[in-house]
Amino acid sequence: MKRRVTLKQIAKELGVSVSTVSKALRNSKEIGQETTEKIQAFAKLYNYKPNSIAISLQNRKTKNIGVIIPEIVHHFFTTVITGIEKVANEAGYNVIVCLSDESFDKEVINMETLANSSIDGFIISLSKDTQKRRDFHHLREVINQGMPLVMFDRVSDEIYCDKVIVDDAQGAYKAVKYLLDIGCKKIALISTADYLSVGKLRTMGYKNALEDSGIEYDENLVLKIDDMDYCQEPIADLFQREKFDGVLAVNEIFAVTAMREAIKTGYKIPNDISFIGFTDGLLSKHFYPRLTTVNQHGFEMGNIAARMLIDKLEEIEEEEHYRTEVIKTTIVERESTRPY
Amino acid sequence: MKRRVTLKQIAKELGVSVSTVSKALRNSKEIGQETTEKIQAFAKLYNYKPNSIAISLQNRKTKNIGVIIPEIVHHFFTTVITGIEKVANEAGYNVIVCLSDESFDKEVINMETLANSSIDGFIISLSKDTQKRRDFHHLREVINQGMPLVMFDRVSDEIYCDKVIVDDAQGAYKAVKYLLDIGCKKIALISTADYLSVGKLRTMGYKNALEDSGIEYDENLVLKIDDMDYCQEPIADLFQREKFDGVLAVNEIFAVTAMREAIKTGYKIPNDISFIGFTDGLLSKHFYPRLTTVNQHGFEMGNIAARMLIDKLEEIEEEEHYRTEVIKTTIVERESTRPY
DNA sequence: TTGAAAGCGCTAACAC
DNA sequence: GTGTTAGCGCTTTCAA
Repeated sequence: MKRRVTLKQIAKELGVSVSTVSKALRNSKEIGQETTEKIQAFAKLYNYKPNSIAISLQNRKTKNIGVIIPEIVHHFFTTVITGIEKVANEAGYNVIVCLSDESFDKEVINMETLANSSIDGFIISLSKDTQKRRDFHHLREVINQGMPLVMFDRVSDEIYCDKVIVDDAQGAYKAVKYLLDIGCKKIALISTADYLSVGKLRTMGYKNALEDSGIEYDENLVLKIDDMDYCQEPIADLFQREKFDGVLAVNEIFAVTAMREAIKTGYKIPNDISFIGFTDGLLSKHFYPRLTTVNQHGFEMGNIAARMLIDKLEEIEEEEHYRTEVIKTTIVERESTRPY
Repeated sequence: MKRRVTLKQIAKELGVSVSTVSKALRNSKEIGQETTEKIQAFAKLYNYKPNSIAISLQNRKTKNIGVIIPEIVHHFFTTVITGIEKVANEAGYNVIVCLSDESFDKEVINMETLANSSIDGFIISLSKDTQKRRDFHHLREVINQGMPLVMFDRVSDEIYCDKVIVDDAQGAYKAVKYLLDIGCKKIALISTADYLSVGKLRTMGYKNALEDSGIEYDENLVLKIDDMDYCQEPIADLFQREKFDGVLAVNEIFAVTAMREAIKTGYKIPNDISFIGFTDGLLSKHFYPRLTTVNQHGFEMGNIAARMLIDKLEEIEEEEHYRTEVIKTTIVERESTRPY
């Protein structure tokens, strides 16, 4: 086992000073050609690699980006991370991922740890817990310290920073319109609790679309589910209780669970009933029938979020100027709405 | 925007020396109580947080763990990451995730960047490309430099280090036995290319189980698919070509694609034909019918991998002693093999 | 053309 | 008890 060589060691071996080595390795024209060559050859031989910690300390930049998300076992978030990684790596940044596990406390702890000079900036999507409490002091704090922060998807109006979101309301609106267009008359909505920004916005889109089409909003057709792991029962119950011929679900799990109930109930999809879900993940692509979805373009979101952050870090974008980028959702048509 | 305070600033403000502040903040009994209190109060007021970069430089530890995986949009890998995060965070480590994107070159680049003092140790699962080329010089290099490395799932015999794997062969063996037990007579295998350690091992398990049960291995019932995104055609073809009443698939996508073909062909699942897949992800849990799977316990794998690495880092485990932990797969029975 | 010295923020051995 | 000094690995004046 050979330890990494340092500038100092090279300098000693070669009988020159540390600063000479440092300069030579970076091709400074201050240093004579002969010396430069000698030093570079030696460095190569011993496989010299600059210590990035020392460099970070020196110029107070880490070239690390901190990403805090609620969970990673979730197709949408992983596509966003993939998008962040791509842009970040291309710009020479590493990505440190922390999971808040939907908990406010963990979110705060993660932010604090990372903020202590582990990273240059944050990309974050709020935990459910944080959205419920509406306590954003930890975000304010890092912003105050001059650390750039970009929020995506689960954002808050109360914080001024760059944001990337999808047009959740519009997306839901388009989905409902689409269902109406293909002939649905009664459309159910399976959503999450309202304190989640996305749940609320999508519900709004649903309502607006109905209204604009002169259809009365019927509370009985709307389900608000809090716990993802416990959705089958309320959904089955909905099918017992009501008759409808279209379903909009705010995620693919709800959508697929509903399709299962529909099939069990004896409906033919999409002939008797059509389905659209948010989150264009594996389930949507592979379920039978495949699910028509509102694609949130997670990869692009990640790209943009990373781009925004890096622009701030490298001062391409001025500090006090905040943008909110809204990504257009698109509908991916599949078997759950289109005869196949 | 207020910059973070440093020890130096506190020292200056309070008219004491830096080392006094440093000691006082860490409750050294060398420092008088009065001074200590004064300093701590001041630090608290100005929200002093030690600069972790400086500390890293000082003790040549970063408290970061580097994780390199082929992709993140993959249920198995995300569960492993979740497992790693948990153990790592509890031990005060951050996790830096890098994606190799199944490419050898990216894997090498990622390793090199991280190895330049960004992290204390690696957890890695090899890219397909690396397994195909059998070029492991980058792994050897970091090990040589004294950086601990733990491999999981996609490992190589040629490298000496700690490893966490599942009993892939055994898992496949058990799955086939299970299918035979519930009455299957002809079992097809849908696998990946053989250069992937897991594909090979699972195929081996399949063969052994048949052999031990006195059933002849029939090449025509075995599919080797290289490209995940292009599996429907060969699978459909298999259903055209052959008759069988059981299927073992090495991942849930293949399994689910096969179920779709079976249903289209008019089979009833599980009455006419039964299915088992590896990877116990969302698809398995939510498909209709739900898929019986060989669970690889990704979360536990992550836990163990992180534990192993940290034990090495904190010298709880001696340097030159390498373990290979084999995790037992378990079969999760669901609707695809059991009448419901 | 080269090198000495200071400094990034912190810790620790050793003086006072 | 408190301070001085050196040093982690590197960059960057500034002097020689």
